[in-house]
Amino acid sequence: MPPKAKFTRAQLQTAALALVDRDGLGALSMRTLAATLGTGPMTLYNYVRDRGDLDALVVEGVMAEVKLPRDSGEWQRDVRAIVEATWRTVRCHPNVIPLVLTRRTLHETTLDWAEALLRALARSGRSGVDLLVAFRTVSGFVMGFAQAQLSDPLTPDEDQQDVARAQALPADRFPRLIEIAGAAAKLGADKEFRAGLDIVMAGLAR
Amino acid sequence: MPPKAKFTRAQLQTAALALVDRDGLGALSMRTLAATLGTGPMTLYNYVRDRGDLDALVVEGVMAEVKLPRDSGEWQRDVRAIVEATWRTVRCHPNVIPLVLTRRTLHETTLDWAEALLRALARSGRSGVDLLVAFRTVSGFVMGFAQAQLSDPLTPDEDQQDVARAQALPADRFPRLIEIAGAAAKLGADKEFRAGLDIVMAGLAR
DNA sequence: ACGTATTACGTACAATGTACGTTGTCAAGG
DNA sequence: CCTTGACAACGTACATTGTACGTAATACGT
Repeated sequence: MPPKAKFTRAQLQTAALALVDRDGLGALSMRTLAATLGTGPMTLYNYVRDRGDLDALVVEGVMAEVKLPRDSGEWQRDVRAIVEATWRTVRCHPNVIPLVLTRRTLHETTLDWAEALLRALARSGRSGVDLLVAFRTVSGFVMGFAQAQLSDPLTPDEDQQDVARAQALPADRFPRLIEIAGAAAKLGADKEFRAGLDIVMAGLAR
Repeated sequence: MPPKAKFTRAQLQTAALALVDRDGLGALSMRTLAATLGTGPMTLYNYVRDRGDLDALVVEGVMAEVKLPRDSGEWQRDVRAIVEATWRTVRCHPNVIPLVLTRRTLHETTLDWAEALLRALARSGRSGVDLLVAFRTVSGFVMGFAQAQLSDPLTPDEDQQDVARAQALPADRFPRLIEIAGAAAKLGADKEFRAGLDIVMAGLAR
């Protein structure tokens, strides 16, 4: 019965993700996305329930890019691999991080990700509430750290402007902040994240 | 010269925060806030640069409610106290969490908070990049965990609807997720958060 | 008393999400 | 083959958003 669908949900997904990657979250609207696809805004509603569903689509698109590793037997290696893989793809789409943090999605890609992390954590002997706590700690760490790192006004690795602004604030009140401001530029973002992960992993291993 | 200011930034702040607490983030707009204050939208621009500044004002209002503890000499006790105090106030304003995660602010309340956490962490012997990593790990954990806990579709402590939805998903593909779904209801949110903090603290203490 | 800077507020416009209606297109039943 | 009905594409229209701009009122320094 259908007169042939002109697009696909997957097409909307990649187009929306590309648009957000290039122009930021604020540039994603029904009209702009429809324009990039060469159609009107209302056409999109055949593939998406509402605007919120479009956001979920973008989140799902990012989560789908996470390459979940094979089970290696060593749970610590697996957890590290999952977390680092997540961080790598999230780092490729920094504009989407607020969405990933905020939008709750029950799509299978997100569920697969959660289940994989849970499976690895369960192999440390945890179950029930302990497993829940470990899961939330790790997943909260990934997104929280990534967001903190990529939106921290005091430590934007590329922007020297804000570093100068950090140096400008009263040194008697915020000595540690000033000390920190320079440290981020020295260490790379990758090493920085891995060092944070070391802390969490040490806590999990105890 | 001024014809008597009708309002204050602080008044906008408390009104906006109350509005967000009651009706959610989406209910905060220039017009709705102006309406609660009994005036027009444009009046607000005398106290706020633009809409983004209003968001920052709300974030700042929440951060100001965090009661930072006195230095006790034991850095672990201080870090715990700061983190738990943060979580307590954030828990009172769950709708603001996405904003706190997203909006970067350089206001003194946020800077005071950061400096206090840095001071406590520095007393563990860390400095430079180690201090930076520890800071981001802890601060990322707080917000990431809180957001994960309060917006997780699988474990909303009060809403039995979503728990049922979790039980409905295929048990052969997501066994751990189903196991977890029930665990959140058993443990309270407080205990859950504190258990997560235990993990991070153990990692910091190593 | 007067000028001037600053606030309060109304008007107006562009952009957004989307409810609704119309039109076109396919696939199956007579 | 023709009809019919379900679904997709798309246009129109409206409410709501942020805010640029202009006008009127106010309170102080001189």
